[in-house]
Amino acid sequence: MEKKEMLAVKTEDAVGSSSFPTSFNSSNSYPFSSVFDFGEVEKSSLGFMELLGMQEFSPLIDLPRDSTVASSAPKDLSETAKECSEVLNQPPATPNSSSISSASSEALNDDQNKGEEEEHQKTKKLQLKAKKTNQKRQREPRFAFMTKSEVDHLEDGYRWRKYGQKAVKNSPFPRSYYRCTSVSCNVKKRVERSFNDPSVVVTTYEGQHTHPSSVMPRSTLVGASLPPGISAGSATTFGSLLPGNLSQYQQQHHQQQQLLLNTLSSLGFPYINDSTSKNIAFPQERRLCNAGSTAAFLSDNGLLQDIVPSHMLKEE
DNA sequence: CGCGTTTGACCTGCGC
DNA sequence: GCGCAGGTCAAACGCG
Repeated sequence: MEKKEMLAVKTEDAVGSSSFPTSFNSSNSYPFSSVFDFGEVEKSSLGFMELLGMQEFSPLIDLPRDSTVASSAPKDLSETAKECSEVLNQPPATPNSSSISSASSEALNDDQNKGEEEEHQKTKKLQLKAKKTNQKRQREPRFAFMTKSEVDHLEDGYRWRKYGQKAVKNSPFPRSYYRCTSVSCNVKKRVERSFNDPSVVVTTYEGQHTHPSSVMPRSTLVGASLPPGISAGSATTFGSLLPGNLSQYQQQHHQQQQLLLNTLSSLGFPYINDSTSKNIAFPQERRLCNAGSTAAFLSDNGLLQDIVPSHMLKEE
């Protein structure tokens, strides 16, 4: 079984905080990666993780380049800022359906094909232009996971179709683009390896599934739903271990999942049930700090409380 | 044959 | 306007 571990971090609450504690022990191999909800991040907050020195959390944490955190390139910052500030509730557009069905016109002769192709491209360009002029390109909320895994494409309970791969600047690892294969589901995800730590896979989900998981049965572990792009199946994948009769590693794995779920809960995903999390605790030095906390964040009596620095709790 | 991957071309947005 | 980098398309290909 491959090793997949994760940690969730809410991003938006850290805006403006300059008191990010660095007590997180970076010398060990704290087996968490991270979750970032790009969709909620204000442009003005984008620098926060940089400010926080997120990489101190763990050697495993290497924020995706497009998340701007680990990048020093100003352009990346602005790009993500733009992405994050453009989060809108977009109706499930189906820009892909045309392209999928457009490949089956073999009955026509070459001339006709060429003509139609040109026509099609013209139409497409016009449509894109119209789109562009009418409204800025809209993006679904994004959710990024950093997962320590040997395989790039993590099983998350949904079926994905790869539609592209690009070399990433300043990274020897390409970025792969996937789209949910379900009809009318426009969820996408990007998968890339961390430049700093090749063992870490950065998976960025975009959009919300409009259908249940198609591969794996729903997780029975915590009875929790998961955030956009994350299926119940992913819960089983990321930590499909049931409580009780667990090895140390399994328990650790389970704890990580609980942490994830609780953090997701704190992120404002209403479907997270954190009732199972209260018995889990982490050593003080392992606290993950989230500068500036919401009430919801702090009111969580589960793991999140454990990873919130004490001074922040006082602040509330 | 259906489905998924590969890959080069193309589009888009941004900085200079 | 140009160049660059990210993102997407779609034909070709591979596999079961």
